[in-house]
Amino acid sequence: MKQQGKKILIVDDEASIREMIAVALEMAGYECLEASNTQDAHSIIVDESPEMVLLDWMLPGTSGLEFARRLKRDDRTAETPIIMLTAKGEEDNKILGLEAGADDYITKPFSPRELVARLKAVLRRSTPAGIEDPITVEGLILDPVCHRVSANNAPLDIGPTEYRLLQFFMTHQERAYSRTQLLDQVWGGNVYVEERTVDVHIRRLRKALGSHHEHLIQTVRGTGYRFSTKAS
Amino acid sequence: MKQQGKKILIVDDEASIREMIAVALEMAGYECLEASNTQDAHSIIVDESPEMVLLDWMLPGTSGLEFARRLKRDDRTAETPIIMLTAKGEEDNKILGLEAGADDYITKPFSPRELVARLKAVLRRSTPAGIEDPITVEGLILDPVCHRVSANNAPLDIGPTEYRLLQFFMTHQERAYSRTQLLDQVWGGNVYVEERTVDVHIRRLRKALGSHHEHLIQTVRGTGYRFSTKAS
DNA sequence: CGTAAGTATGACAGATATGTGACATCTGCT
DNA sequence: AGCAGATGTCACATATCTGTCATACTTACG
Repeated sequence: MKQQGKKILIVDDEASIREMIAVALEMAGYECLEASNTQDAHSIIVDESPEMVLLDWMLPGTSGLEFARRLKRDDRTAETPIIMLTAKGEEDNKILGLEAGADDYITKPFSPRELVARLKAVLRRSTPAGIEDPITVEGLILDPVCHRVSANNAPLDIGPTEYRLLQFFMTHQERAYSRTQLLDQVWGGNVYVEERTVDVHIRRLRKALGSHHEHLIQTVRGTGYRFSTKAS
Repeated sequence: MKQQGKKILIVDDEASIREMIAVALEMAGYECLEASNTQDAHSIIVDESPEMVLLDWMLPGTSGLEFARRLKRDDRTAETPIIMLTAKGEEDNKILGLEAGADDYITKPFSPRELVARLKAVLRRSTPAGIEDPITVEGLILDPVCHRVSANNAPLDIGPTEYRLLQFFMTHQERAYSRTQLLDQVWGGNVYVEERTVDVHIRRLRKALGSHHEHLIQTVRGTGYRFSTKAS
């Protein structure tokens, strides 16, 4: 059986651009869906469940930015990765795009190769195979489904970033990671943030874990941090 | 010990711009090299092997684009990452730049922070860390992945320099090294440090290893030290 | 033996790395 | 507009590491 290409939805109001992208993706083995406005896009996403949405920044009516936010708020569509397409000069908005829930952004004009490369990268990151089971370490439970953390049956008050950080650590125990690696893995590759920011979030995470579990987050001096059940 | 800054070559025909960039990078801990034309740039790249080239798009004589292509064709220089500096309005050429082999591009004017951030991102991508396996000797385990040393399953408290020293010894067993060689290998070639300093760190390492394993570090009188399982 | 060169060791002050609290900004919500 | 939660940065406090000395040992050798 021929491998079923993954479905990619292209949302752009210019038909020529949609077509160009569609051709590039189809050559790379993907199946393309197209929408010229957010209404169509929304119903396609709900009906067809594409693996990914390529979303133009500028759209008539609801802007791409706003649409992305909306998608992330809706449970039915929140899991679908989004790559924002921004035109030149709008680049400063990339941060907005990422914070709105986009998983990556790409600036027009772009080469087909670049598009496909990023698309693959995002798909790779966001294909959660079996990451659905809760992880437990010394009474500390992280439940990816409920998106909650609890210690000894008591829910923990933990922020989004701390949650992702903890999830990363709990799924990559024992190994030491540099601040840079953590930024790549937890914050996402294309976010430019000071390395020391990691320290602050480590601190917040430790605080949230409380004296009972903070020892799990170990400092590896001169290198970074590590999640380990063994004493350091 | 201050980390040795990575060398960055700045290629731009305007001295003022080079200077501005150099200041920004040096504040971020990089060492800067400068060239105003592609000829100088080429010899610097070959001679100094900088970790990265910041290449202006517009250059007298050979254009930055052409130069980038040339670098990628030469085995000696093909591995060096390139960030293209393009002026506003030249952005449409981004595709050409990327296809010519540039690893990223940045549009002037840009903030120092943005430059440093992208530079780090590119360096990160292009410096893949090798995977290493743990080394075990008589119950002494050094695990590069966890960045941890343990003796008989008990973690050892060991400082960064001692760690590097031990790692070097465990990957180069049975052979005697002079203090100078150790300084080169463990401290990194171009540091100005007393030879006696090696003695002190050897001492610290032995202490950390404890009576159980300190015999592995042997003194070779008149020469230096050796890591060996055999008695001396 | 005695001496000189080679090493080991403990102490230190300066240099680095990390921990922490505070703050300005931004977003989403009311 | 106003509030509450999150985030990224700073500046300052701590903690830990590093390179050098001065001094005590060891060893080789006349």
